[in-house]
Amino acid sequence: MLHLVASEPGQSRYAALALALRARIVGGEWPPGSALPAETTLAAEHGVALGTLRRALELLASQGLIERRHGHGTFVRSGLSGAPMLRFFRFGEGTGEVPRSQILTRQALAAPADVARCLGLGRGEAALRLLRLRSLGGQPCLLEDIWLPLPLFASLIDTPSDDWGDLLYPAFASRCGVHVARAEDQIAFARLTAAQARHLHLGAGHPCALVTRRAHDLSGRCVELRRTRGDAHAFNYTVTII
Amino acid sequence: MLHLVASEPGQSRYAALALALRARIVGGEWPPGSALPAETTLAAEHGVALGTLRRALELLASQGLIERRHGHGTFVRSGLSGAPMLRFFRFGEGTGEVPRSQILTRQALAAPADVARCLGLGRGEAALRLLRLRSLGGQPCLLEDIWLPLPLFASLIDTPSDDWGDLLYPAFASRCGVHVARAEDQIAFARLTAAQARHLHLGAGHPCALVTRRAHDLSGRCVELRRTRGDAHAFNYTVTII
DNA sequence: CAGTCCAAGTCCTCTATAGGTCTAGTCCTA
DNA sequence: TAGGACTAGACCTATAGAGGACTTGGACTG
Repeated sequence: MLHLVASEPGQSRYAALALALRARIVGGEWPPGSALPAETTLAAEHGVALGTLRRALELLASQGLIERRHGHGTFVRSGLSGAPMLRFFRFGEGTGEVPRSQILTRQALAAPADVARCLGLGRGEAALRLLRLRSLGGQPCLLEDIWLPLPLFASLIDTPSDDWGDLLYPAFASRCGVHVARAEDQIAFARLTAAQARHLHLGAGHPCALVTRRAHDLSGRCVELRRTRGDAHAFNYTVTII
Repeated sequence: MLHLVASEPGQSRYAALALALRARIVGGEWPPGSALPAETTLAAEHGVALGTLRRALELLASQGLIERRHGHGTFVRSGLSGAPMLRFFRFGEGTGEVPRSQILTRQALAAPADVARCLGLGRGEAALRLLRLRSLGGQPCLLEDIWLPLPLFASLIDTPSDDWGDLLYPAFASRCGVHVARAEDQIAFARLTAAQARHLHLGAGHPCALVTRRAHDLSGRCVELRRTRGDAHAFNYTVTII
């Protein structure tokens, strides 16, 4: 099968090729976790030189869509495994331990306006809302308010939440076929409501860090809106500027 | 002048070449802001193929050491111009306006232990401490506590701080020959002391965001330790995870 | 004097090829 | 059975060259 790329004027051939490959990946030709054909094969398929193909693959790798392993192959990334919230917080020793997870509530609701806009839902369309408490060493530390678009995540409504495991994204992948490829975290400062504080064993009005996450799948669609709250005094984050 | 690179086993030639070029830049052969020789010239100088040289330059560009301009040349980056703290905060309209800057105090002191360790100073060596208030639209918004290693920044002790301008890093470059190439910001939440709160027109104990910055010059030496405090409720930051 | 055109110099794209390095699995041997 | 050598297949490095795209400044033209 020959996939010739038509590079528009003003666009380099490797950029057009990268778009074509992205389309093939998003289209499901190579599912997440699987290997792409070898470089020489792909180059022949698209009718370009090896160097041009490598440029395109480097571009996709830098965008996090694929992953290259020397001597092994080129693989479609199977999504963010953890994307751990703990990167923002230090609790106690700060071992790499994954916090325990407990689903407090689970409801199918009409999405509020801001949630619907973010998830690309129409007015009044349904969404799944989860309230999730995460604990480290038996101590509650993070409270998560999660919204998921509903036709897509319907299979989460019935299955017992006990066997979802402590990480949500792998469960999204295995149970709903949704692979989270990218996420944006927006960090702000807030105060806990009385109800929120109770879950975290803190006082009402206690200062908290509020991390608002928008997670996107391979095609760029927003598939999760999550608001995580944790004690502001435990918050800590490092960013490098170049 | 021929600059042959001796690539050690296990190291690619372009990586060794990048290190050699970095050394020539750090050594002052091409000062910040100036242009490197043309690709073909550099390739001949180091006795490598054009493609190999380009790989090395791409590496240095990705590290922020140099900047490439199509059809124009390759330039040594003249350092972070602003590295604006406002990226963390939104005050009022959030126009791209540069906040006014006022130096409150300026002292040459023996550096405390943690500051000395960060700046690479010995026990009891001197450092310059600045207390700086930044205002937007006449409203104080950020309070900065800055430590600078002292033999290096001696020229800042005498010159009137009025004509340093509103941005510090350009002043570092023009007055002390220090070019800030990279910085790490560490973000946390804290509370204002009474003295700090007074400068910001807030109450004692008010929640604040605390941004601790370590700035490094071209050679990687830490040349500034800065602790910036601002109203936590104005804090806002976005990070993308891939 | 203003505007256009041109030319030199630079980085960028694309091709083609040869060899090296790394991984994972197979097969053989002790 | 355990361990090591071998090998196929993948990605990585390095080279050489031709042509394109972009920027700048100078020459030319009206």
